[in-house]
Amino acid sequence: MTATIKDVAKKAGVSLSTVSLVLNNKTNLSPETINKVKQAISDLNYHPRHSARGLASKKSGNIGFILTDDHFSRAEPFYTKIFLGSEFEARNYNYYILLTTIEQNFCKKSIPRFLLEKNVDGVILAGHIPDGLINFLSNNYNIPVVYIDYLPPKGKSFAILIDNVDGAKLAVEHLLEKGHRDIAFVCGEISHPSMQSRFLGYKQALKNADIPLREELVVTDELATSDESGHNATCKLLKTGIHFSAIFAGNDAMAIGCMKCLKKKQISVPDQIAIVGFDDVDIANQIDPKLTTMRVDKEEMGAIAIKNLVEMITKEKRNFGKVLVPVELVTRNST
Amino acid sequence: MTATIKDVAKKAGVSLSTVSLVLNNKTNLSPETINKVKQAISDLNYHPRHSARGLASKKSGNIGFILTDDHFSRAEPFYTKIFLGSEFEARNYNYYILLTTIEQNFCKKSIPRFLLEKNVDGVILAGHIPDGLINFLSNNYNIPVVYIDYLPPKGKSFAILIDNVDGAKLAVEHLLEKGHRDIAFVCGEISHPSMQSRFLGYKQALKNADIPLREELVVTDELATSDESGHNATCKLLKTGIHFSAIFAGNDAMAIGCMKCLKKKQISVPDQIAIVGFDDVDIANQIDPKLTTMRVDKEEMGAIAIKNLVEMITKEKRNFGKVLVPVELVTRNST
DNA sequence: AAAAATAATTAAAACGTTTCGATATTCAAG
DNA sequence: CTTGAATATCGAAACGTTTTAATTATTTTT
Repeated sequence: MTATIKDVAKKAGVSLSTVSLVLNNKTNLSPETINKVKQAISDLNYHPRHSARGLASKKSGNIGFILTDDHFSRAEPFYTKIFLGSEFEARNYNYYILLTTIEQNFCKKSIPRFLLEKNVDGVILAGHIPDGLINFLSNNYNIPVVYIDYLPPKGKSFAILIDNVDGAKLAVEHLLEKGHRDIAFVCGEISHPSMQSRFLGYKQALKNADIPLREELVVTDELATSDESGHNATCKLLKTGIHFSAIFAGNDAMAIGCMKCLKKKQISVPDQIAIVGFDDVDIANQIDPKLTTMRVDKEEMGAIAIKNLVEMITKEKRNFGKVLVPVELVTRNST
Repeated sequence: MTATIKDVAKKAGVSLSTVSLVLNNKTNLSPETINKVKQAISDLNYHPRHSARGLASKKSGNIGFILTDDHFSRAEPFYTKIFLGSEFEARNYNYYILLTTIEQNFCKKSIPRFLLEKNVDGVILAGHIPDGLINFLSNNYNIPVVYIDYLPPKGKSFAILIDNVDGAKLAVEHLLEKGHRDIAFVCGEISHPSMQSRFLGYKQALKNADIPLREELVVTDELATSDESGHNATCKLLKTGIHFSAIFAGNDAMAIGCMKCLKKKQISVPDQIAIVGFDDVDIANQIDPKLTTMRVDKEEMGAIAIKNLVEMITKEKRNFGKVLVPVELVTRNST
C-alpha cells in the first residue's frame, strides 16, 4: 500500500524516530541525515497519516469553526467569506477546518461533536454565540478560542472586530469632503454594538470638523436595521422639513431603504441627497445608483483569526484583547 | 483526564473489545452487556477519540468537499448552500466535512492535502472540476466520489444534477397556462450543458402544447449568460418587430438583463411581456417587479450527495448514474 | 589525554481504538 | 450423553505516529 514512516526509515537507512524528527523540524540533526530522509520521503511520495499523528501527538491538527445557523444561511454571505478566508489561511499552516453551525438556543444536545471527540486544537467562534456554549467551552476545555465579529459580554477573550468607529468616521469624512454639512445619520436598533460604534464615529467626524451634532438629523428609533427601517427613517426625516444634503446609513440594507424612499419622493441621489452605507454587501454594486459604502475585508478577518489561533496553539500561550480590522471607503455613484 | 474506552470497560466490568463492539453496534451481544456498557458510557460521558478510531479502523470519518475557487467565491452562494446542505446531512451520519477549493488550472502541487494524508473516506466534487484532478483521483485512489452539478466528460460516475429539462418545461408550461403563445427563449453560451437542457425543455413544452418552435423567437448567440447578455438579446428581439408576449430566460441573471432592457423601452412587465428566469438567485426576490423563476433546492442536493456517498463508503459498493433533483416554480410578479 | 559537555541517533513505550482468532458458554440434534 | 454449531466474551496484535529516555558519537574543556 502507501508508504509509512517505516518505509522511509528503511529507505533512508535511519531509525523511525529520526524520520519523525525530520518531519517535525526538530533540532540536533545533521544536514546529511535531513537530506537523506527528505530524499526518501519524496522518492516514496510519503505523507504522514493524519490520524496516527493525532493519536500520538494528542493534537488533532484541526480547527473548529462555529457559528449560529441563522448567520450562515442568511442571504448576505458575510460569514461565508470569513470562513473562506479562514480555510485559505488554515491551509498554509496545515490545519483542517471543521465547520459546524449551532442553534441560537443552545442546549447540551447541540454541543459540536468535534469538541466531544477532542477533535480540534482550537476554536473560532463567529458572530453572536450563545452564552451557554461560551460557558461550556471555558468550563470544560482548555483550548484557545478566537471570536470573530463578536465580543463576549464577560470574561477575558480575544476577538477580531470590524473597526466600526473608524469606518463610520471615514464615511462621514468622505461626505464632508464632498462639501456636505447637514449630514443625517439613519440607524435602527441602536442597542446593537456595531451601530453604537458607527454612531460614535459619526459624532467624532462631525466634532473634528467643528460641526455641532444636531439631534434632529439623527434617527435611531427604528426597530430593525433592515431595508424597511431605512425607508421609514428617511420618510420621517423628510417629513420634518429640516434640510439635509446627505445621509450616512448604519448599514447598506438601510441605505438601500433610504434610496427607495427618496426615489419614491422623486429626490435624486446623489444630486439632491448623497448616501453612504456600510458593509459593502453584494447588491450595493448592483442597484442604481451604485452605493458608496464602507467595505471590510472579510477574508482577511478569517485569516487573522487563524493566524492568531495557530500561534496560540503552537506556542501554548493565550492572547487577549481585540484586533480591529480597518474599513475601506468604496466610492460609487451615490455620493 | 477525559475517559477512554479502558475506563468504560472497567466501569462496566467487561473487556475493551466488548465496549468496542457495543460502540460499533456489532452483533452477538447480550442485551444486559449492552446496557451495562451504555450506562458506563453515559456515566463517564465517554466519547471515542476520533484519531484513535481512524488509526485502528483505517477509516478517517471525514468526507472531502472539493470545488474550484471561482465557484465558491462568486457572489451568488449557490455552492455555499450545497456545501451547507452537505454539512448538515454529514452530521447525521457522524462524518466531518473537510472543504477545500482548488484552482481551475490544476497541477500536482494543488492536490488537496486530505487526499495525500489519506484523511477522507470519500469525496464530493462540486461544479466544474479540472480533468487533471479527476484523473488523479481515479488513478490513485479507490475511494467513492460523488459529483454535484457536474457530469465528468468520460468514465463511469455518479452525479447529482439539476433537472434542467423538466424545470424549463415547467417554466414554459407556467407561461402557457397564463395564456401566452408567443414565448421567446433567451439564452447565451448555448454550449453550456445546462443551457442546452433548458432549451430542450423549452422545446418539449411547446411541442406538448402543439405550438411550433419559431426560430426567430430564440436567441442563443450571446457570448455569456450574464445580465448584459440578457439585455442585448432582448434588444435584438425587440428590434425584429416580431410579436412575443413572454420570455423564458436561461437563467436569472439574463432575466434581469431582459427586464432592464424592457424598462428602458418603457415596456411593462408583466403586463406587456411576462418573464420567467431560472435559478432563483437571491436578488430575484429583491428587484422590481420580483422575478418568477425556477428554484432548485441546493441544500437538498448537498444532502443527497452525502447520503449516497455514505452508503458507498459503508457498504463498500459503488453507485453509478445520475440523480436529477427536481426544480420548483416560484411564482412572483414578473408573470 | 582524560573528562565533561554536547550533538546525533535510536529503542521502546505510549497514544486509544478496532479486529482477528481463541475461548467459554449455551443450545439443538443425534 | 456426546457432538457440533451458534452465541457471547475476551486477549492480544495491529494501526502509524510522537516522545522520552537511553545510547553512541563527536566536540570542547581541563
